[in-house]
Amino acid sequence: MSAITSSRAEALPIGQLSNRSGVNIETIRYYERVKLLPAPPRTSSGRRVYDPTDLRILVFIRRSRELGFSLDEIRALLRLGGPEKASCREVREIAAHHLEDIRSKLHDLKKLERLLATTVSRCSGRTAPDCPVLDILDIQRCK
Amino acid sequence: MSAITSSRAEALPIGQLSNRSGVNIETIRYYERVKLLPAPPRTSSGRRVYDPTDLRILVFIRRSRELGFSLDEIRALLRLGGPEKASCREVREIAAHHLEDIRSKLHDLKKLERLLATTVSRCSGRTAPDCPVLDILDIQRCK
DNA sequence: GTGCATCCTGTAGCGACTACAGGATCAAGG
DNA sequence: CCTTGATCCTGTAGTCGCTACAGGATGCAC
Repeated sequence: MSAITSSRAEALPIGQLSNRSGVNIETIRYYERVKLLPAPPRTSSGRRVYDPTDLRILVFIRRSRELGFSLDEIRALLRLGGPEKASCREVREIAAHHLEDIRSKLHDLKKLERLLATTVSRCSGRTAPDCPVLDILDIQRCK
Repeated sequence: MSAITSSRAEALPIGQLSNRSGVNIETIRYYERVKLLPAPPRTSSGRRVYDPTDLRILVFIRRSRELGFSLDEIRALLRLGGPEKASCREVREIAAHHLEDIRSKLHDLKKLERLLATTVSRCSGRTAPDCPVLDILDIQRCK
């Protein structure tokens, strides 16, 4: 709290950064290793020192991951949102492409859900003469 | 085609097994390593020799994978479908549990799809004052 | 000064493959 | 008989996105 050591009032050690961002410490170091996060300055003893900008970036990364973006996509988004003030169009392209991926996964999962749901429901679990689950997988009868 | 060497008319080398099952050769060897597939007998020179039962098992595995079962789940299903003639109930339990996983993934993906879709649609991609995609991720404006 | 929390590096593990390298064997044609 | 090319073998390492150690060095409070 000393007003004298004012030069960097908002410095964060990695544990603080982890708490506030909701990203695991090991994961933060991993992000640094794979160059998703810039390597921060260090104290004389070698500890990482972060600032609020790092926190914002990390939260951005976390949210992007929750939305299912890959680290590569996030790297691209970070570049686009960065100082080179790239075009909104490119951001939109990445997001739209990702949306298509999601939709196709959604489609597959739905088909799968229907198939499994009807099959499981046909399976009484008791004394059925044959098991519909193994049946759709075509291997052999239960019991 | 000789009727004399009749003892094993339906023997398959790994390449044939791969072709007919639609499972990559390397993956077949991997399945053997992780004990999903029994280790087959070998020729005198060490080449694997499969039979039609292996083909059926492999097709079963492939279909199960397409339905999103993990290798562990498949291992369990194979045990249940095996010679110990286990209960249909257990099969149903595995499948039902897997169905719940699918449904929760489905739910998450749907939410995500809605969020991304509306966001992307709000992004003209041209001269928008700020980019809604980066906006929901809350980092900074485009352009 | 003593303990405990926090931090460091480096390595290995997960799941489910895939991709080599570097060599052996097979079957067919000349 | 010999060569060619396809197929096969083992073993290791890479992929993605972390996570989990081991084994040690600091920092800070009492």
